[in-house]
Amino acid sequence: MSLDERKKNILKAVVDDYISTAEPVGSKSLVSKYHFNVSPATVRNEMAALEEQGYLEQPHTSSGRVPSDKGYRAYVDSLLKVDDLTQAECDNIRKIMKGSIDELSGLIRQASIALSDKTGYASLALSPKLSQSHLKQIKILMIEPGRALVVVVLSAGVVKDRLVRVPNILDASQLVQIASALEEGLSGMTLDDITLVTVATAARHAQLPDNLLNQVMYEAYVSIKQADNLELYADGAQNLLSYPEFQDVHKAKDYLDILARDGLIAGYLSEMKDESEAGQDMPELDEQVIREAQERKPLSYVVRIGQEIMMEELKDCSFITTTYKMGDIVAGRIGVIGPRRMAYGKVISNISFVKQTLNEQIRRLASSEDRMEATRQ
Amino acid sequence: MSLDERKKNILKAVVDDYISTAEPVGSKSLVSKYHFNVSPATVRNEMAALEEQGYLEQPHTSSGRVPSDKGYRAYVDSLLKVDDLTQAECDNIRKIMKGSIDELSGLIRQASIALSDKTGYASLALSPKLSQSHLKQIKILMIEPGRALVVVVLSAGVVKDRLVRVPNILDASQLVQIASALEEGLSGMTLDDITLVTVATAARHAQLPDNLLNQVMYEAYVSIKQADNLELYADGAQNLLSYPEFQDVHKAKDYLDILARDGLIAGYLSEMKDESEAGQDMPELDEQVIREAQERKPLSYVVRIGQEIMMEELKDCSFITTTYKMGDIVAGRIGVIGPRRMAYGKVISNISFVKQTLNEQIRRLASSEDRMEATRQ
DNA sequence: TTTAGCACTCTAAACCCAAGAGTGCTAATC
DNA sequence: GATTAGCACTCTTGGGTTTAGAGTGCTAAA
Repeated sequence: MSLDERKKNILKAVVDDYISTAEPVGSKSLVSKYHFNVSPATVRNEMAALEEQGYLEQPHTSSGRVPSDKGYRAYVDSLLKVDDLTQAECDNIRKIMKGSIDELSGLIRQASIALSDKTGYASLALSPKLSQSHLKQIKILMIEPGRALVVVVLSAGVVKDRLVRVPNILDASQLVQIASALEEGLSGMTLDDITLVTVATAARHAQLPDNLLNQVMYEAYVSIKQADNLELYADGAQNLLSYPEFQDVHKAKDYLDILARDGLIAGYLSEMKDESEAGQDMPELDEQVIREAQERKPLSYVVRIGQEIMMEELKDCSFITTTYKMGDIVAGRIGVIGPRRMAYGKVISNISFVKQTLNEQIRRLASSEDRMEATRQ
Repeated sequence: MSLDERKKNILKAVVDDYISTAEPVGSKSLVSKYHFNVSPATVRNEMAALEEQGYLEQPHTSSGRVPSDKGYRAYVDSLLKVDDLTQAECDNIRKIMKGSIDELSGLIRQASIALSDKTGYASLALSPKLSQSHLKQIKILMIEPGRALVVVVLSAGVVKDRLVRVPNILDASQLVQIASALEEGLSGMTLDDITLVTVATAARHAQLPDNLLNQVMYEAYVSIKQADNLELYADGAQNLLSYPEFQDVHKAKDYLDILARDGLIAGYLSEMKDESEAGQDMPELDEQVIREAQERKPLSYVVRIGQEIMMEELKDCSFITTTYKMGDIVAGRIGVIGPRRMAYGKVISNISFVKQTLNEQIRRLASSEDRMEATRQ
């Protein structure tokens, strides 16, 4: 089950052609467009063999061939040559992403916009997972009697806040007292490790009657936990309606409906294994293809093709994602979703550059933070 | 150019029928479905007259009739009977909107979701316009050297905040000093009245060297101004793809593209005149129709039909919006956008109830606030 | 192993046709 | 004078047929 050089060339040509035309590709047009030095009949035989091995499919008996999931997989893993972006393209992306320089969610938002803009497909971006960040500060600011603002500062330099109700009789200084007790007892812990019990224990040092403490303590707990809520940014979902695979409105609607379910997509993204998986899960690929894939520099992105996405409504789509970092830990994911016959090379080079730019910006955002951390250790 | 009783009945029947079937309606099917006591021929004559007067249109010479913008307009203004929601429907909406009780943007978000859910169309909701609210408090919280959180509290009980950079050498107490100077100088002013000059004047009382002050002062100014940023929430845009008028994918894409332009839509919504306009702008409507419209209880919603929306891409849509209040002032808008042949009655009753529920929730949210205001005056 | 040749398949577009729903008009009727 | 039955006419829609064209698989020769 191995692919010789000619089969590879043919497979690549078929995928390239189908990506650009969306029409099943036949042997004759293939030789004329890509000037192979063989006759259509030979190509025909090779294509029949590729179909036999599962790389190509025939929509109906007497039509040209179309790549299968497996065909795209081989294309992406070993046939595709990813070019770097031109200087102009890089500058353009940097320009789009230059906007809100002071806020993390703004950066992520812009990364998503840049991706959908530059690729012409749909983009997704997930806010960072903060469950492993540790709490650095917690402040409670009196807004008016009965209402307060809980501000949670995390190690990654992220600040979250939330408006809460507190007992009317508490005054500002009591709130400050509670906040310092909580900060004292909780700072340094990761969000995951903070529980209602640890919060309660910390709060007890505030030396206030339980009945006053309880409500504030609970609200603080919720505020802390809520700091880890995942947010999903999506842009350009409607872009895919331009492509022939979505000419059927019902299909388009199913697809849009799925993408509108933020929670579902956020969950899917957040549960993806990280990039090391690329190249695995494909026992049927021949050894040479795998070896070649491994010889390249390690992939920094994950590609899911068609059925690999495991969602019926997206079976005609492909999905390319990568991660971004905060400090040294993988924080969140950005990605592009497009038709299965998407321009993989273009998307990969764009997503790689956006990832890189986003990482830089996050580093800069947290730079004062980093300096502090460095001096402390 | 007046409509007698029979013409009205026929017009209403045509609109009702077209709304439910999306098929041009003919004289014969009309008499059989709505048992008029006249023959199809008579109805035919009346329909010809209605077409003559511009209430109906014929897609092609030998087909049934379809309502024109003017036809829908007359239907909405004087023929439509809006029923209240059933108890169950009310309960259901309340349930959807019960979620985030502590935060304004959450309430608005949920109102939008409730609307698209209940109507099956697309919904829009605009965050409140706060330019007439006055500033009550401004706090600056030190996060770490060089970074601070500016918290702005407005009269309406709204709290906004923003992370900013400040000179590294400023310590927490200096920031507090600046904040109190600003609060002293600015509280009670409306957002609209606050300018860079007023902020600078206020800041000068902080008794700190100008070079330190300037950056903080500027960031505070931006934070205050930014509190008035309009946010748009939209849900269910893809719902419209279910309807036959959007079977053409290109049309669907144009429509989705427009809705994806948040800024455009937010601008459009925020510039709408308030509800008093309903019933105007229709010089061609006969006097009786107008008189009847005026006899009803004043409309609390605005309907824009087809071309009235003034956006080419939405010419096959209609738009129903209403406002919600914070305290006594009109604050923002919520609305539903659907096909021109939308179920106007159903949408109006739903939007009215959502408006009412939202107003109640906002009142409750600000209740502690209100109490304070009341005692002060 | 490659390829020319050929019969075969299948789609998509073009075309025609008939059915059906609806219209407008006229003349008869209430 | 308003209503309606009757009728000829229009236009869309759906089904069926036909044809051109692109592509295939197979065989036999190079």
